[in-house]
Amino acid sequence: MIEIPTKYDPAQTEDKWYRYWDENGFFGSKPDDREPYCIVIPPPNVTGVLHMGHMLNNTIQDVLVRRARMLGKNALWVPGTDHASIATEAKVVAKLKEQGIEKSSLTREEFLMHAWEWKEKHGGIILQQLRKLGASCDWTRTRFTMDPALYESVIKVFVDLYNKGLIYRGVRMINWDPQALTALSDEEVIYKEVNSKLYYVRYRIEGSEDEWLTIATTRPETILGDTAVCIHPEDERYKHLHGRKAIIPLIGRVVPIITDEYVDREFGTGCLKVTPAHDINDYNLGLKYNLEVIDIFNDNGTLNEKALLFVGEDRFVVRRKIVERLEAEGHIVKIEPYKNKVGYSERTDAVIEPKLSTQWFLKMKALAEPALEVVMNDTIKFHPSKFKNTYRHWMENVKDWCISRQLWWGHRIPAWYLPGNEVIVAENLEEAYRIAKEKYPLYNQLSPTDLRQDEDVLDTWFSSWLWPISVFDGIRYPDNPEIKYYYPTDDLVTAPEILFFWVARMIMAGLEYQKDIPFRNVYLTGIVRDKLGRKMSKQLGNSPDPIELIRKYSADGVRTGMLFTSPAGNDLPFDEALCEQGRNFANKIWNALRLVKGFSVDEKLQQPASAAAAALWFENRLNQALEIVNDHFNKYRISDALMELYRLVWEDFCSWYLEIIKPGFQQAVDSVTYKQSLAFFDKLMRMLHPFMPFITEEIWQLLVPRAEKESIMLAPWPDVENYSEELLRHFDFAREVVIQVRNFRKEKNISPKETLSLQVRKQNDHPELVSRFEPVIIRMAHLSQLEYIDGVFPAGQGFVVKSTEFFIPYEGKVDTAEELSRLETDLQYAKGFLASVMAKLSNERFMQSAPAKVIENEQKKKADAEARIKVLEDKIKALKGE
RNA sequence: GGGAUGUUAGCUCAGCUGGUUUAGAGCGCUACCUUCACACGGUAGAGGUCACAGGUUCGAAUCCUGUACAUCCCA
Repeated sequence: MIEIPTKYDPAQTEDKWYRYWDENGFFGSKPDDREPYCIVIPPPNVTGVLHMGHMLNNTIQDVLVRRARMLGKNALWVPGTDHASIATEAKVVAKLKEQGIEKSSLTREEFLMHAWEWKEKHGGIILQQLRKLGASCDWTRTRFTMDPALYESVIKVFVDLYNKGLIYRGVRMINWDPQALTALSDEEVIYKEVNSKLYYVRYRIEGSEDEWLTIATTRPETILGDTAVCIHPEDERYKHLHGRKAIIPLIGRVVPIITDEYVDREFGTGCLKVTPAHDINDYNLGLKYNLEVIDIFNDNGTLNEKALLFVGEDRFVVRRKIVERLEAEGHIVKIEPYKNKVGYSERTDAVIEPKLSTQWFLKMKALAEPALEVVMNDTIKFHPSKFKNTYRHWMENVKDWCISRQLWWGHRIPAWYLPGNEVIVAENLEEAYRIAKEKYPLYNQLSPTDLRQDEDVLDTWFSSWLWPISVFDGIRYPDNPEIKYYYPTDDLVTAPEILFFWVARMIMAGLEYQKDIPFRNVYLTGIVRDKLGRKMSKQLGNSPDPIELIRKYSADGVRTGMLFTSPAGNDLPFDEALCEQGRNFANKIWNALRLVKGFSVDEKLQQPASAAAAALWFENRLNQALEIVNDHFNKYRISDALMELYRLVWEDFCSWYLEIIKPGFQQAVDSVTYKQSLAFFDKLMRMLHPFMPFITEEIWQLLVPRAEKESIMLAPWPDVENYSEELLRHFDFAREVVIQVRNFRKEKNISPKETLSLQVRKQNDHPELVSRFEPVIIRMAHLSQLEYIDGVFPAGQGFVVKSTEFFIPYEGKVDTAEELSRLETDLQYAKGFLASVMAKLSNERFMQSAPAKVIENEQKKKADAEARIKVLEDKIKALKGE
């Protein structure tokens, strides 16, 4: 017997074991003969701090990787961060501004120096925080998307795709973020419904004094860029306008009135103002009708000289001012409140401006086809599979990917321009220069300094789509031993929000560059929400600080709390009460340990029959639970696996097994029971370890003396041994009997200390149901004796389990009415049940078409019900004195 | 507007290819209990016509159709 502290101290314990694991290199993995198991972390922003989404996501990854390790696989979890070009650049710009430095005053090189300095100082905090959570990452392999090897990989891939003709440069309508001053991909734009206004503005028809047409718009400031008005060709209201021209208010520009079926006659007035430079649909009309394109905005969202009016003023200021001016000049017909969807930048929350611009694009169609195929045929499995539909929908409608960003922080596009603006794409300047000389012999005087590199960088996703390959340097060295061993990785755990941003593109890159899928399973977590169902976000301030939570409830507590109610793909309505539940669970386990390790063992004692029976039962129950848990894991039902273990430990082990075997006050336990209990404890801790790594290690180390460098982390996951369902059913029967006796005590207000005598009516049925766990019943119901009686029981003070009648001889008031009412209720239920069974059995078509097994089962149900009904009826008769 | 998914106890969810007792779990709730591992606890209990309406079937929470509502994705 050793002294176990009365209180478990998670903070100290968790730090202690994390250091122990880390220092002993238990997280590390190198290729060997074993089967590999690999997860690459979805790289968080290098600027990021741990939030609840990360907690959920990384807890799941750790559970999976720890179990794989215990299953004997060579398990590797690769950590790292991405450079998050927009977010990081924004942070660095803000930081410099605080110091009074404008980005525009710096050269690219100077700015990047500041950025790297910032990254080294503040970057990667999140990786430190993950250690607090218990993450068993191989930290020696920490990668960053801008590490030299990964940087070079991105450049190589760009050049390769360009040479394959998949990357091109083109003028397109792109999503412009006027605050970050960069283009965004479609996926980085968030559409929100906003309350805005629909302005009805009238334009005079050219060549008339008082003939007008009225358009409706939510963006009156773009009137200054209008180059046409469009009506539906079959709209009777406007047939007279065909072939005429309209005059733009305020600036007097004369524009054609065109007709196109694109116009929705129901919307507004049926007249559409056309601004090809500032709306994607208008742009398409512009292409079709060869309209002039007038771009009236500067990059920062102010108006330029092409607008003619309000030059230099912000678009939203102009919106207000132009309405005033239009009003004053009699052009406003009416203004209606209107709800519409407006695009916002995911990063800066600025209103997106559709803008024509020259950008780099990646053709997606050819890459998407095989990537769709491997998901649809389950080569890559999605958990839950409902996301296959969403995936297919996107992949079948995929659009080219805008991969350039007008930023400095990131992978600079490896394209060089010659004096005549010819483009050369190459891995470096020397190579570009060589190609230039070869391809354009006209430039015979060309020197390397004449080549001007593209100023832009690549979208961050253009580096993270290579992540499962580039962390093993598989782009540069496609056959290196590491990539051959670990690739394809096994499980990817991420959020559905980035299914297209990232998951789809990794699959494309994997198939293109490794000719193989990047992972076999994709586990999609839900979104962590607050109690009101809102997404947790910094802006709302509704997200608890994960580190604070860990301090309060322990890492084990928070981990289990996150998993208690988070089936794959379901949002998690987070509540601190969940972490509290996790903490309570840890407390329960700790106290169970204190009980067992607190036993004094007497070698001379025989094992009591009740303890032997309990051990036999628990052994069976544990194996059943283990089988269920394994099944849940195989189906990626992590939450269910945890819940099964939670009940196994709390209900079966603590409330039943330990209560049965625990010796009386100040008595010793026999050595067989003691050893069995330690063995059960050991198995339970191993099964729980992936979920609660810290407390399970602490307990495992306390159970028996361990050698140095031993750890539960490296202990094997238990094997399922045979168990008997029949035996488990027999125990359930005994448990029911005990519960009935306890219930009786409660009703009669009998102290648990007072022993009772219990009689079983022998001829009812199955006396072996009682006899098998008889010692358990005697002990747990606190009986003085258990007798098997022939004949009819006296009225009252009994209960019926299945169809076995029990009687408790007890001096005291018998509440006949109460007893009767309960029996009547039971009888009614049993009769109703029998009726439903009989409905089937008396149905000829059922008897003909149902499988034999089903009929057999129904007959058994009938027999059971009839037996029970008979017993209940007899009892009722006796009670009524009939 | 198009598409996807869902609607089961107060809350969060299981219930896989229709038949394992006329539906299960955890939390919460109610009553009693400071008993010797644990009040971060124990014991017992209450609580659901499986959104609604049709249909298929011997049999539907489970399959089909429609309706309502909710969420998400796309435009």
